[in-house]
Amino acid sequence: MRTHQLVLHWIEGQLSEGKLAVGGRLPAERTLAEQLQVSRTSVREAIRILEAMGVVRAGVGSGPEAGTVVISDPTAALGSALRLHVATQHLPVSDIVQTRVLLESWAASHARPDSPELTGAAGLLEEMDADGMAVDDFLALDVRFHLALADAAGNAVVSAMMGSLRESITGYASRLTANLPDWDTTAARLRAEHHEILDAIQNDDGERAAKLVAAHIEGYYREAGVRHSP
Amino acid sequence: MRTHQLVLHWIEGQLSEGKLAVGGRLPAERTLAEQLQVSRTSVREAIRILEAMGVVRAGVGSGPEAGTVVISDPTAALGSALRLHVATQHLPVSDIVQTRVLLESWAASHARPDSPELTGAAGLLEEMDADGMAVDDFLALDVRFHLALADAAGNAVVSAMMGSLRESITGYASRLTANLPDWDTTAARLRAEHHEILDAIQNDDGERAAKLVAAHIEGYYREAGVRHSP
DNA sequence: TAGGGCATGTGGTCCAACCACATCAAGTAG
DNA sequence: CTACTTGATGTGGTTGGACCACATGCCCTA
Repeated sequence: MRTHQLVLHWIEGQLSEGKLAVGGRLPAERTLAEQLQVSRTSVREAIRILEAMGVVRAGVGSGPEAGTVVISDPTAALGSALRLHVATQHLPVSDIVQTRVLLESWAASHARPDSPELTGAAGLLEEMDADGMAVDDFLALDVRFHLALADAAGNAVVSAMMGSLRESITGYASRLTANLPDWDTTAARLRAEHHEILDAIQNDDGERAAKLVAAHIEGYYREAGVRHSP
Repeated sequence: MRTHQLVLHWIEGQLSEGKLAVGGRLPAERTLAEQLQVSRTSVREAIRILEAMGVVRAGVGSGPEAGTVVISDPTAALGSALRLHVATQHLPVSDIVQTRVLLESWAASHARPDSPELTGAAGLLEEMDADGMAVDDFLALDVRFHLALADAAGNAVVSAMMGSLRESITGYASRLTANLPDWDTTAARLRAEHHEILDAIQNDDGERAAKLVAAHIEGYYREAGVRHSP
C-alpha cells in the first residue's frame, strides 16, 4: 500500500468513527505527518484527493476559516469525475442526457409539493419571467430551477448525481444555444413548460410532472440538434 | 489558481483535444514538470487526483506496463466519492438504496434481450445455483449479476453509477446478512427472483422486469432490517 | 550462443527550506 | 484609556534535491 493511501484510510476511519465530522478540522499537515510517521508530502497527497472528492476544504492563513476543514460536497466530486471521463470520450453526452432525464423524471414524480425547495423553485420561475434577460443568466436560473426540483424529492444521492450531471455538461449545454433557430421563441416555450411542471407537482400529479420533465429536457436537446436514444 | 490545478487543466485539455487518449501515456513526471515549469511535487498532486478519479493508472518500473497511462474507470471515482460521503454521514444509506432501485429498475426495463451482457448474466445465475456456496461468494456473484443487467441497458453513465453505488455499500450489505433469520431460505428466494427477472427481460417485458427488480432489492433490505422511504 | 549483470528510466518517498496569507497579541502613539 | 501599528505565530502552497524500489533491455562475458 502506498503511503498516501495509509493517510487516506486513517482519515476515512476517523470519519466513519465519528471522530471527525463535517465542520471539524484536520490536524495541521505537519502534525499529521508526525502522528502517522509519514512525510508531509504524503499527507498532502491524501488531502489533495479528499479535496478533489469534496470531503475537505483547505484554507491558508490563521483563524476559523483557515486550516483543513471537513465539508461535504459530493456534487463537486461526481461532477469533476464525470467531466473528466466525458473528456476521455468514454462517457457519451447522450448517455448523460438520458440519465438526466431518468433521474429528473423520478425526482419530479417524488417531489413533495409542500417542500421549501419547491417554494424556492417558484421564486426562480418569477425571476426568469423578466424580459430581456441575457441567455447565460437565463440558463443559470434554469439550472437552479432543475436542481431545486431534484432537491425537493428529498434524496441526497439523486440530488448530488443530478448536480454533477449538469456540471459535467454545462459548457456543452451553453454552446448548444448557438444551434437554436430563435432563442426568444425557445425561451418562451421553456418558461411555459417550467410553469406546467411546477403546477403538476403542486397539484400532486407526480406522474404528469415526470412526463412533462422528460419531454421538456428531450425537447430542448432535440431542438438543439443532439441525438440520443429514447 | 494553485499550481497542481494548472497541471490538471493542462492534462484535461490534452484529453479534450484528443492529444491524449485512453491507452496513451503521460510524459514522465520530471519531463512534465519541466515542460509546464512547475515542480515535480505539483505534477504528482495532479496525477494523484486523476488517479483517484479513475482517469490514469501509475506504474513503476520500465516497459509497456510502467509509466502513467490513461485509463477510464468512472466507477472507481464515483464509488470512492460516494463511500467517503457515506462515511461523513451526509449521504444516508437509505438514499443510496433508493437510488439503486431507481437506476436498476430503469436498466431492467431498458435492457436489450439479445445483448451479450445478458448472456453473461444467465451464466452467472447458473453458477449461483451451485449447492453449498459460501455467503460471500454468492454475494460477489450477485453483484456481478446486477451489474451485468445494468450494462445490458447500454448506458455507460447508468452503469458507472450503479457500480459506484454498489461499491459504496458493499461492506454494509455484507454485514447485513447477519440480520437474516435464515440465509439458505433467503438465498433460495433470491435465486428464484433472479431467474424471474431474467425471464422477464428475455421475453421483452421490460415493465415487469422493472417491477420485479424493485421488489427484489427492496425485499432484501426490508428482510435485513433497513428502513427506507418508497 | 546463452547467460548474467549493469545502465537506464520510471514512479514512490522523504527532507529542508522558503513563501504568502490571516489572525491575534503586544506594544506604542495619541 | 483608546486606537492604531507592528510583529510573532501558525496555516497551507511551492520548490529543489536526494534517495529508493522496481522493471526493462542492452551489453559484455563465459
